[in-house]
Amino acid sequence: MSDTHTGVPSALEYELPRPVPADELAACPAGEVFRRVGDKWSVLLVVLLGGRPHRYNELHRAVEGISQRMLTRTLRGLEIDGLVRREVLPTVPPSVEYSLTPLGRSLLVPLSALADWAVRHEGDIRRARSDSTGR
Amino acid sequence: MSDTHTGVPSALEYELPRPVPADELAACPAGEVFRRVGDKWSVLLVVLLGGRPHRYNELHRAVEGISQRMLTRTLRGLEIDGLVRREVLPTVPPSVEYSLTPLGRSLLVPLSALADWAVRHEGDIRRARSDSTGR
DNA sequence: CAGCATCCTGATTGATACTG
DNA sequence: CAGTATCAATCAGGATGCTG
Repeated sequence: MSDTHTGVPSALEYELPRPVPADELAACPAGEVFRRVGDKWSVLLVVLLGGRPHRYNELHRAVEGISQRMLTRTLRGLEIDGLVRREVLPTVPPSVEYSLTPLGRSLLVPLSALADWAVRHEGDIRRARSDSTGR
Repeated sequence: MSDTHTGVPSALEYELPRPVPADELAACPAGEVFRRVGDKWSVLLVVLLGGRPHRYNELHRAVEGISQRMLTRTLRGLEIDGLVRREVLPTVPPSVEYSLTPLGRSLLVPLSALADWAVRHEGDIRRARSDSTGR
């Protein structure tokens, strides 16, 4: 890790963990992720599974508001992306347990930071909104 | 409340900055934010404006791929949420400069963390995807 | 230059019904 | 219990054309 990065002047009032690869972001890599983060269900499920593994209907009940279709779809997507692991338990009534993969757990970190920001600045946003409401 | 799950905080794997308020998240506060983050344009514009203030067509050129409609819409949304500031400069050909508000700049931090994660784990996701390609 | 209005398309989502 | 299948509605988003 070289210390001296690009000659970016310290014109930033807030410090950025990284210069933020705007190009990269525009390209695609982060785009995919932000897509996932975009839909409420994915984030919610990751967070939920971050606490504990859940079974299908357990998730259905926990979220309550999501349709089976979306629950399945979202879980599939997360599974495909390697964020969630799906394990079928050999019980008489079939049970399926969903859990976070290490990759999924690692996502939980920046996700938490964002969620934290959201909670912390919820008031600011609402105020800003009502300030220009009804126009 | 401390870490209530698996007893031993296995910091060996991944540590969570916060237990992540699943309830809060499900409620709405964060939901709004994740909505914003969801659409690629918002994030991209925030990142772009995070580097420097830009004028309308400047953004249009920078992003290049966004339609005027979406550019305007997204900027409006960000402005309403108090993340972006719109300043009309009294020039002969009207110029409008968009910049990040302090709130917007603060969002840049967790956003960068997420973008960083995305870039870092891009390969993992791609691998996971091609591994279970639904061909 | 900056921005709005209109039309149109495809992806996303929800409700419902059915199955192993 | 854990899904899949289908239909209809919604909506993000793009293209185009027109103002101040």
